[in-house]
Amino acid sequence: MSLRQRKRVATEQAIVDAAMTLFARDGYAGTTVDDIASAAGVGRRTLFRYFPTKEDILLDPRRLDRQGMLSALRERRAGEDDVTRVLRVLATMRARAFAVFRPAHQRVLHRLSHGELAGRSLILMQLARDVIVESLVGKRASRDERLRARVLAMACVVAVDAAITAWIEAGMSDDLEKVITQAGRHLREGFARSA
Amino acid sequence: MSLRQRKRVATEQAIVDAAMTLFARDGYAGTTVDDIASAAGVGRRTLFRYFPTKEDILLDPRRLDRQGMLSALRERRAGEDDVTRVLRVLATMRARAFAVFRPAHQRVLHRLSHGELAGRSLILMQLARDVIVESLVGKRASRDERLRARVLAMACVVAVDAAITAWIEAGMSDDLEKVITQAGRHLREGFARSA
DNA sequence: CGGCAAGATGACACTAAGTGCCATATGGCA
DNA sequence: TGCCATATGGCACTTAGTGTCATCTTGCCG
Repeated sequence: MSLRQRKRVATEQAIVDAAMTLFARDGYAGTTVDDIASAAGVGRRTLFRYFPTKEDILLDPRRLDRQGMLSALRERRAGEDDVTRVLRVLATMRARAFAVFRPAHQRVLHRLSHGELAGRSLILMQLARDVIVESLVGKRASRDERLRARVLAMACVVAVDAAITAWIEAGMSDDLEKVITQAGRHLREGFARSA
Repeated sequence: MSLRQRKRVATEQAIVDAAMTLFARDGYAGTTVDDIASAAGVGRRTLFRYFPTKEDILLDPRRLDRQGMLSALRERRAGEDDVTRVLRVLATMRARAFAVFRPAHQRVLHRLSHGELAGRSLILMQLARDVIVESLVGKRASRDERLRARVLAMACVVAVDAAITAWIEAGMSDDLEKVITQAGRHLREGFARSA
């Protein structure tokens, strides 16, 4: 890795850390981009070259690893149906996205993701949905196949999100994987009634 | 209705119409709030008293009729299970929300809702979800009941949205109700596998 | 009818996010 | 070393959104 690249990574991390620290102390709206820039030791203009918007510092769509997700979706495990596989991939994806932040900032991340940045975080879910749809039906598919894939994919995405929310509200002490499995079970049992 | 109230309604409608006309011609980002205000014949400051943000002109959370939704959710029909009932209520709710706009603007509304205003429109879906959750489990419920209700409610909401998207992409010529029913079927059959 | 109080309006100034432009600085490489 | 590509930061600009205040309109009551 060249010096330039290392510097880029360091600067990016400095911005993220500075932002999260300030968000934790003063809230999202209470922190200006100028505050973040000077705390991170860069110019305001430079910050906007790293992150096109203030929201992106927390929730950057570029952090969604499309290729990684697709290949994870490709590996099928024994006795694992579509829904379980999708839930598993989503779980690891969310865990990885979480890991970008220091543990001290993860609560802040979640609080803001479901507060002032809810819109942005829902857009990220849509991106995840699109990757799943692509993996399920490919690019060429009938309208009805597309509809089916979209519905199922998005249902899984929101189920995982609901599970994570429930897990955090319960103090992050339970086993997250269990909660996600439980959400999947609700999906199946709730819709199984009159299939 | 007093003169004041009538004026308020007329002004609000003038703003919405002016905005949609401009959005249709110049796009959302290409239209400034000042443009809208002068096209509607009001001051910029007044516009912001009617709509707290530019986004609200298109997608106003106040247009979600919580009480109406709750009472519609309360009326159970013969042979109708939970999922069908929720889908039915969502369908009429979305139709009503659509009807706020002149037919000429409805395509614009949908295009923007799934483009630049996707975040906002997803937040409105969350609001609908919350109403459904409240109707399903009431205010007091165990964590797991809440999780179940959230998962099912949001799955229905996104299913309806996917159905509407599919319907519009197909040229709005099909029967929307049929497409929504079809999305519901996908939900049931997709998750029925290994319940 | 006259006049007052509440509410609506618009002007002005201000903050903050985001962008274009340009001069300068710095790393990569011959 | 010296050159080129890229990174940086400063500056000015646009636009969304807010606080404040003077002015105007509506509703109402004597």
